[in-house]
Amino acid sequence: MKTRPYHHGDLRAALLVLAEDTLRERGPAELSLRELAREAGVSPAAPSRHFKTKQALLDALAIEGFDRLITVLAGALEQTGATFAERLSVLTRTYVAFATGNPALLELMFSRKHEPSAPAELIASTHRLMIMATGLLEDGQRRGEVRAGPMIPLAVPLAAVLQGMTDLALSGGFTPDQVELGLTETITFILRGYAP
Amino acid sequence: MKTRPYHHGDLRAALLVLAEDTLRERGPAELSLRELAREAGVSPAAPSRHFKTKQALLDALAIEGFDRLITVLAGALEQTGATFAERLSVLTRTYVAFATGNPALLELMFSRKHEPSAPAELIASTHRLMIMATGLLEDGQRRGEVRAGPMIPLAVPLAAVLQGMTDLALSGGFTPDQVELGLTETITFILRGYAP
DNA sequence: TAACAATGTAGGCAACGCTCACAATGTGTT
DNA sequence: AACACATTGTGAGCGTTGCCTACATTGTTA
Repeated sequence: MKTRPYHHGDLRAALLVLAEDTLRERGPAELSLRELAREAGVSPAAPSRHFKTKQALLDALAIEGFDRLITVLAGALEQTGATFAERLSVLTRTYVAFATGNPALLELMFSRKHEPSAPAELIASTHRLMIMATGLLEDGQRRGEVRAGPMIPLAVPLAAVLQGMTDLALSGGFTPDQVELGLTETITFILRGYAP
Repeated sequence: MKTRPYHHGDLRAALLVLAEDTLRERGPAELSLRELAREAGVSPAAPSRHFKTKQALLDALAIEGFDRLITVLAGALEQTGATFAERLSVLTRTYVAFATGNPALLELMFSRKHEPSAPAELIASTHRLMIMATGLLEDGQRRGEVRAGPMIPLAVPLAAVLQGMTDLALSGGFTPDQVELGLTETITFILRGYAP
């Protein structure tokens, strides 16, 4: 008779996978460390070895989400043309697609990053995202497709539109069809807004 | 010796006020019905007479928030000029000001409205907000300041920008100063985007 | 192989949301 | 004025949770 080994093997990874499942299906509020432990077939106190608090687990999940998002965005940008119009369109659509594909994850990623207690790595992740956006704009300026001006204020509208589009896609009063329609409109909207 | 009366008087209202205080100071996750009961000087089970579940209390708080927001926006629009540029600017600034003034409330208002279990009144509130936005745009179209086109896709960018700006103001990687700078930029950005 | 770090278990504490039976208070009817 | 009834609060308790501490087991390394 095979008995379960004393050590799990890779509890940390297993917890993250299980956590994302229940996060996707039932939201972050329903996530319980004890329940995760049960599903992983481990004692209630075991998860604390890997995540000191529940918040630490959520933070880890959010960081993982940022990594995936950034990878997806970078990959999409690599396979597209050089014009600002194209790159902006791809970035926006990819971003929104990721958001609709991982709604709970995205909500988690952005819901807590403002807390002072947020780990440095989480804050760094949002900066990486911001750098992608400003990089795109600077490139557009060099190509003459984006009007001149200091970067920070110029980046705000783009960040706002991206953030806002995901909110609408996830939780706004719009259907997915309406979002898709609005997305095209929004992209031309942004392009007009940034045109010199 | 004056003894506390058996009935509170207006427990429901008192709970809402207390709830908003702790919401503002410690966020929705830290809100505890039992603690509210303690602060109101009432037994732990008493709040359930007015809010069957904790979620019901949060919903009530969100609805109240929408009412206040809509009132503030309508008031601001009444005291401004008739041009689309002016009205849009006032709407955006007022919206963002409300958001920065009531960050936790706003987060609550928009964090849960997508749940299928959201009460009808909450959903209706978001529609009222949307109607204000589309009304502004239709007015702009009539004045020739907004390009023609069907309303729904046209409204998406505006809704996205408003929503996104509040996110940035509350939780984004921007300081309040940067948001203020970016706000001006964003308004001209929107105007360019909507121009015929 | 012996010390040590890492990882799991067992048990328990305080707090929470929620429910139920019951008590006190207000309201409307006769 | 007295009664019935709905409203609103109480008291006790159930099951669950996050987290803590002490201890057991396993893996690693000197």
